[in-house]
Amino acid sequence: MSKYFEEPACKDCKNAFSTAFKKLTASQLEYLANNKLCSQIKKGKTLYEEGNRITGIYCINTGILKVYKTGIEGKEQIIKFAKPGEIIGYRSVINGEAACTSVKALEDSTVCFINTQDLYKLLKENSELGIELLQIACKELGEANSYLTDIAQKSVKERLAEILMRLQEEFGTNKEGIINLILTREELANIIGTATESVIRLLSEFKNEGIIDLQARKIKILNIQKLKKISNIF
Amino acid sequence: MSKYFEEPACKDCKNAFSTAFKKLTASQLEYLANNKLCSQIKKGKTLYEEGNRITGIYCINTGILKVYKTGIEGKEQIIKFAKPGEIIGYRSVINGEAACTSVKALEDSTVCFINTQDLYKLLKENSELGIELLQIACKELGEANSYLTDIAQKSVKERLAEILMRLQEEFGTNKEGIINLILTREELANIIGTATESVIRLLSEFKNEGIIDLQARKIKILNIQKLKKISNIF
DNA sequence: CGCACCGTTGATTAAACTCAACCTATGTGG
DNA sequence: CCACATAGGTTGAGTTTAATCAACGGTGCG
Repeated sequence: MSKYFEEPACKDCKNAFSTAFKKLTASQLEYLANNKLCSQIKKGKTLYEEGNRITGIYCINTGILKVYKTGIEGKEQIIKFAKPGEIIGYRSVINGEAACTSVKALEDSTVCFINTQDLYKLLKENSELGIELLQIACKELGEANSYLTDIAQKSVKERLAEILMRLQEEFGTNKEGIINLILTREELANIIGTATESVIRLLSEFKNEGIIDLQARKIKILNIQKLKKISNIF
Repeated sequence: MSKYFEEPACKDCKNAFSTAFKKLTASQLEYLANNKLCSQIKKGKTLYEEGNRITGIYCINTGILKVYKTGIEGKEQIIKFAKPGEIIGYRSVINGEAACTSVKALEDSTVCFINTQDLYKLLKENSELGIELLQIACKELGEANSYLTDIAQKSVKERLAEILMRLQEEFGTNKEGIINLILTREELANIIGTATESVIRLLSEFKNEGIIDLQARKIKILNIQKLKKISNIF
């Protein structure tokens, strides 16, 4: 856990706040800015852990974090990634439950913390905020449901192909066409719910077929049509 | 699709409305009662289908419906069941998207329909309603995430054991101890994401080990401790 | 330097799917 | 009333997929 400290970066929060808080009034935004706490999470550090109580929500300012559950024998299941402008932890806060996921930084990140009382104050004042949060939750719910169907029905190969495309869509590519998210083979396996070795074998199969290019952890999609076909998405 | 008609049963809606609408004022509740439409869905009939636009949400009055997605080659993935007092369809309405699931009645059911405009009117008037809906969405999201982890990491046997316990907890048992939800083997398979034959083999294995009792589709749990152990829940 | 961690490959095993056949109950139309 | 069709349930055999186990190479860091 890292300690909180004032962060000048909060000035440009309007960027990050474009998502959940965009319907707040100027004074509400100011209230928020005055009452939130910013903190830095170094790469590899944990923001919070499954089972712990969290006392507010986090809005990602910079960086990327992974949100995961710990299953059988400590195996991670990655639920989603959190990017700038997104909020995490709201599920537990809204339901008054302990966190049901852990969150770890994949890159050096900065996050803003809004405590439960402040969030509820704003929620009661401004029904638009509730609707915004509801929309976010519903979006995640829809994604979770389709992903559930995928895992239940598709093969590992199909899922890997799909995830590569999803990652490219979600994080984009750099000038060289490399997907802007660096994951270990194990993390890839923990997204699609398979063994690390299976990911390795399939990745090199894709590479041999000219579908992707691999340089260590950097992945570049060469033939998205083939990937789409393999993934069974229409 | 069945046609709408006035239903006297709406008087006792306070029962069903205990969940999502409990924070409405008397006049808001009256508005709701005056503007909703009730309809009957016969067993086996579809309320709405994936991909269709729905113009409001449904609140279940009586009966049980299954909510499912259609995956590869038409195979159903059951996402959840909807019981009296629960609402469905809100995800699509809130996100302004087409339905991402289909809903079919497992028993003769009655449902109340609240159109999008009326829902939004109430949402804007009463921020508590938004919070209630948010709580419902967050609860479902938490369930979806843990189920995702289960499907990704557990064996079919573990999942079947878990589902049997979940169904008993969710629907209860009758005086003979039989779970109050009758499903075909195929439907059970479509919850846990496996083949019908696998469910059949595992059910008879459980029966042979004295863990459950089977009479056609009626299932009775005899030894919940063993089930819990098999399912790897602690 | 040596320890961790990650990635890779091969061999083996186990889980679960698929396919096929057959059985039963139920309902339907002639 | 019977013949037939339909849907669901069951069982066995064979196959496929993916997990597991084991060994080893590379890389980076304290």
